[in-house]
Amino acid sequence: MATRETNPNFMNGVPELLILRLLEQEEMYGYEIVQAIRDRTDAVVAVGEGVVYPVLHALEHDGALRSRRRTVNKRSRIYYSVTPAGARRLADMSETWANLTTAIQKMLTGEPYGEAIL
Amino acid sequence: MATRETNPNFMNGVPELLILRLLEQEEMYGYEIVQAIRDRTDAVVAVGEGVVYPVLHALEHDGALRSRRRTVNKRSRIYYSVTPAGARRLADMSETWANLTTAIQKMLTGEPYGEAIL
DNA sequence: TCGACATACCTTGAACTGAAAGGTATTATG
DNA sequence: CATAATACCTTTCAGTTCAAGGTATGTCGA
Repeated sequence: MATRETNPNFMNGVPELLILRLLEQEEMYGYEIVQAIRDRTDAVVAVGEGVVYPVLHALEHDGALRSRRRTVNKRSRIYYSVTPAGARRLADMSETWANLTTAIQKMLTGEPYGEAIL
Repeated sequence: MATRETNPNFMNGVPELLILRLLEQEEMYGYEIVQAIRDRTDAVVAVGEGVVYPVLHALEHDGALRSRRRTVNKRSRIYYSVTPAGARRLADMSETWANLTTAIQKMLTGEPYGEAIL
């Protein structure tokens, strides 16, 4: 892996960020996550299952999540929760996200460059 | 174009957003834009020329930008500025961006779901 | 003067996301 | 009994972006 000259691929990984955040608060399963994201953002953000499941698998493979199968209401579900490594990963991503949005926000709302504060 | 079920491809188009914003404030040329973004975000955001030039061409093709060639300091440059259509496009993208980041921010900082305010 | 660096334009290739659509199976509901 | 909802999953495709390159001119120091 070469050092990156520019960005950590911009806003990529937003689904991962949101998933980690949800699971940090509460054990959840894939299907539930899809709806949770849709509900809690008033459908402003909506990721499909085709996005969520691969992310869950990848995060578990990386040791950021652990899973256990449970049957609730006669439904077999795979519940995921965050490991310590996952918590660190979430903290890192949150910070990156904050830096990025702050920088962009400044460009969007700021005065034209070079204007001194009088 | 089918109606989109989920998102307008998440955070894609951030370079476009920043470029439109810069050009709305001030006529600029490609090479200058690359450095302006890097400078004004303290290198938090850095897009390469390989990103900027294609975006400029596409935006001009769409009528969101117009260009003129000028020679300044013996340097031949292509200056871009925003058209009315480009201004509308910027306004739309800014709003989308605001909605998205607001929703995500709420998920990142908010309390676990369902918690009533007592 | 000559080489290196900065300016300024541009394109191509590979890599990576994420969106969409599909596929399976079980359970509830009308 | 058929349909919808739940719940898991994969594959394919399109779109961005990154990195790396390529051209040409101007400037500046050794």
